[in-house]
Amino acid sequence: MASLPPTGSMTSSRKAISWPVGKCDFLRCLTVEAIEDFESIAWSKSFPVGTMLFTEGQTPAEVFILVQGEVKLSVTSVGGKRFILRIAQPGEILGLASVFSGHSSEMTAEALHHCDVAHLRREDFLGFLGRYPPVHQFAVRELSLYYEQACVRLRTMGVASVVAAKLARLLLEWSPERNQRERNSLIRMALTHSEIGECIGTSRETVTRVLRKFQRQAIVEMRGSTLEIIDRPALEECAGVSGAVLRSH
Amino acid sequence: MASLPPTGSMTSSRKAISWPVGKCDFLRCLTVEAIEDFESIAWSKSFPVGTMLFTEGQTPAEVFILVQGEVKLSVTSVGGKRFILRIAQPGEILGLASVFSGHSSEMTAEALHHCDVAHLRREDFLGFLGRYPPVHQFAVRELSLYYEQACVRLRTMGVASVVAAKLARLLLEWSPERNQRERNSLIRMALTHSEIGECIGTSRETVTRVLRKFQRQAIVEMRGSTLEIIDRPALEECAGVSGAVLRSH
DNA sequence: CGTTAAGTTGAAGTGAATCAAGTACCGTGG
DNA sequence: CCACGGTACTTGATTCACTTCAACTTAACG
Repeated sequence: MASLPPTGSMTSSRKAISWPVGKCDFLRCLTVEAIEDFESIAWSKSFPVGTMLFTEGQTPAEVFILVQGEVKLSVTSVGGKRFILRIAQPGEILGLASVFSGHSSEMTAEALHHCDVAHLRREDFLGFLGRYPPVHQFAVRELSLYYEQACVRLRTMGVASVVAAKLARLLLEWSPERNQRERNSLIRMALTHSEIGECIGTSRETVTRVLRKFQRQAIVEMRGSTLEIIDRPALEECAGVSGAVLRSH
Repeated sequence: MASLPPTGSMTSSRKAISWPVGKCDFLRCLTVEAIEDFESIAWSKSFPVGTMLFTEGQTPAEVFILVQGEVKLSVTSVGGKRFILRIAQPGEILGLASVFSGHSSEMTAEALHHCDVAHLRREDFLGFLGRYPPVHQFAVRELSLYYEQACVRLRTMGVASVVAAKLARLLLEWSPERNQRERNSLIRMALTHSEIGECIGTSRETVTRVLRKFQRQAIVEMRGSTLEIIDRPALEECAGVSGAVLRSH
């Protein structure tokens, strides 16, 4: 794994950007030739925890490719109330919709951990996509996945009337794909209760109460910052709108 | 304006598909050459009110381009509860995300009025897009707009705690772009109160109550199936947003 | 080791769902 | 022409889930 440029955090460097390709699907889909081309137009950058990569309102003519770390994508209303749209994972392209639509992204991106990103200007990225059709195809596919995920979130927010159902859906969404068939699955909770509340539009206290209830019902178990799903069928029952489980205290 | 094929509703015809291009942005962006190509791979179809173009669960290997009429895109949960994602307008490409992602669309499309559509197989559409880069660009741009709209809807569902705010945002979203600067603007309500409720995840009765409240406060006026926004600033006040976000698209 | 942020729990108030009982408005057929 | 049935809309009463406020415990961190 190549090290990051020695310029330190919050600084840019044009040359020598050999990122750790590991978990980044975007970099993985590039040919050697494409990588070289990409490195000539992209900057490497590191952000410490809590940094805003971009905020809503500003018109970012840039694209960020998340190489390492997680980024919280959220929107804010005038009342200061925040809503978390998605937690971007390594490999995701931040500002992708803006690249294609030409609009400003109208969301805020905040580093959840220390993050390594590649960033480049919108026109450069579009030109790059034009030169490598497979990469363009990858980007379009990514966009369609973001859209589909947004629809799933919308379904959760719209169909689930009670908070327990929304939270259950969120946990199921977060539980790793590969563990779906197993009875238990671990979730690393990078978010605070307050932030979980902002994912499903509820208050900090209610998140606590519902999580406690799930724990008392032996549906989940919480140890430190990890949450284990003990009884997946019961959680799926909660996620549905049957209400039978929800009514029992 | 060319007439529709004489085969009648609910039937397909391969030849002579000269659609009314009028309100359909997709057809408008095609060159004469592209139109000819398109007509060789697409079918014309008409659907009466209430027809399901496709339902969730089934894997549609097809794409629909909405030429005329409106289509209700919704998802359903196990409890029979429905949530309306979007009302597709003429020019929209139904199943676009599935085309690019390869997944099944997981939503239901129902004709709100009598609809004219062009439909074609996924592979044929992808091939067509490959032959006409400007059209491909148009399609990708459309997808990014759908994504941005989904994010706006998510924001509405997430940050607005009270129903009045959600409904206010929905009405502002529906009010025509060209009337934004005018004080009043008319909205043709194609949906029942029950369906409006399904757009914002609330009950039929509550929609009635909130609309009545808006009317009593002289914010809106309802005459038959049209709704007029009398006091836009007040409605934006209810929405709890400057309105700048809703204007974007 | 003290300060701050995060989590927990109880009590009170409220907005909306639900249930119930209407009214208004169609298109249909007698 | 009006009775008819169906659907949409309206309104009130009750119940309940969640928010809010407040006090408190626990964990994190320099």
